[in-house]
Amino acid sequence: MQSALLTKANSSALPLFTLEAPQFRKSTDAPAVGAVHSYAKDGEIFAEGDRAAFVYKVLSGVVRTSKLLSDGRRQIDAFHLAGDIFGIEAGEEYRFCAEAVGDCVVIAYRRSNLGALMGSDSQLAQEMTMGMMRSLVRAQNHMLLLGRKSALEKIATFLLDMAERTSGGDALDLPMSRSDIADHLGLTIETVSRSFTQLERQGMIELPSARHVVLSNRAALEHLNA
Amino acid sequence: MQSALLTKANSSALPLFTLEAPQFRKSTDAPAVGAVHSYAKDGEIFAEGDRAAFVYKVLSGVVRTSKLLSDGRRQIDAFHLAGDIFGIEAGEEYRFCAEAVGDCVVIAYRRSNLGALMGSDSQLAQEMTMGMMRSLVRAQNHMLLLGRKSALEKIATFLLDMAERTSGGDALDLPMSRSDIADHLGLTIETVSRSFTQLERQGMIELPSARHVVLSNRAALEHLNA
DNA sequence: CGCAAAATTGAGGGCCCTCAACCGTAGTGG
DNA sequence: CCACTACGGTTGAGGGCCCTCAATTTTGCG
Repeated sequence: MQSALLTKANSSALPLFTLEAPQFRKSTDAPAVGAVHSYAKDGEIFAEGDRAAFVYKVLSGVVRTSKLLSDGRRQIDAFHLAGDIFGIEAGEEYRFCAEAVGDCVVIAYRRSNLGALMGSDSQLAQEMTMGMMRSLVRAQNHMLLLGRKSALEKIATFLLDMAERTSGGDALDLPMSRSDIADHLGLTIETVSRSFTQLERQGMIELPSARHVVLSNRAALEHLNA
Repeated sequence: MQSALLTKANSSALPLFTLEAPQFRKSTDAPAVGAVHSYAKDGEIFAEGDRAAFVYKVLSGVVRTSKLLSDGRRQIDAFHLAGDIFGIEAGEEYRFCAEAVGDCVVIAYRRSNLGALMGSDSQLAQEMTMGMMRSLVRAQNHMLLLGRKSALEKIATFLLDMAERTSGGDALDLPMSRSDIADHLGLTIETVSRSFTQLERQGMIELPSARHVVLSNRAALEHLNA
């Protein structure tokens, strides 16, 4: 199968923000709080069905978690940015696969250690619980999008959400491919592409390059958000 | 059966339900852990935006929780059967509305009391956490359905899931209307109806009446489940 | 520079939606 | 007892949104 790419050399390029990984480790490193791992683009962090031994937090980069149907259709349930928790499971196995969208660094907390950690470190306990809460809120909002929104509305919602989660401003660079966006929004790459150009033609966004988006008319986009 | 993560998260004070301070009082209203309410068909239990003062458990009947777009499009995120928890919120307001699908009875736990209740009654604490966990799992599976499954596949998945959650056998009577099913699966009532008759013609189900379904070919249905 | 992957664009088709008519059941009142 | 109505559900015809297939352009990287 796929081997976890534990490339210690966090590659080189990609001005991914965050050099604060050392800070994370330092604070509570003594009792082996978590192991830091790096993954190259498309590297597999865990697969659907793997034994769920770890809970992860993104330190830098972006992670996607997805489910597959038997014929290959894919649904990306979420993109996880720096600071986000993923891989929380109630059962023994992961019900998703997790992969690096681009080069990324994560910290893995062994589940069997979490009990003690959460007893001693209420900060981490709260983070875990809040992470699960946020996942639920995001999932519930996303169901409305998947079930009831048009392609244009999906893209508008996605762009506004990504902008809010990253810079917060109007300039936005997307870390993921059109294919990833499509599988997140329940569309095809062609429809994603067409929707982008349509939004551009309508003056709602600008596309200096495929992965750079400027939200030039937030009001109109938010109107599409319904 | 229970993961370390969950059990440990319970024992330490969950920040989830304690926006108001956890209380010491637990004897004054010992029998009144929650208030029982009855609702007629389509009765509103709470509305989107209401102050989230209670967490609910279904005692009998079925409850739907749904979100609306400004133009009236609706997405039912879940049906809650007897024993299910609903209305768990991290923030101050409900992000859904909750209505009775048919006549139903629920028990309402005041959120400000939950801290004490969960201290004294670990059974309830575990129920709350597991309720949230189950909601998350269901939501994540439902995203795959909404984003990537065909109408026939959606109906097949829905029927198998409902059968498992109720009788567990092959006979099934649906407590909700076609409209509710449609808004749960991201379809229209006409497509729901057509899919039912198509499954019937293909011998996978029988429809003695609109709301009584017999799963006469589980294997085929599960194949559609992909 | 040259290749492969990603993204865009176009043409055509299919799945599901929209609009509409019809059917069956249940409730109501003359 | 039987209109009459209301409502939920089914069925049909047609259209639109998005998918599929395909070609082309652009981007990224050696």
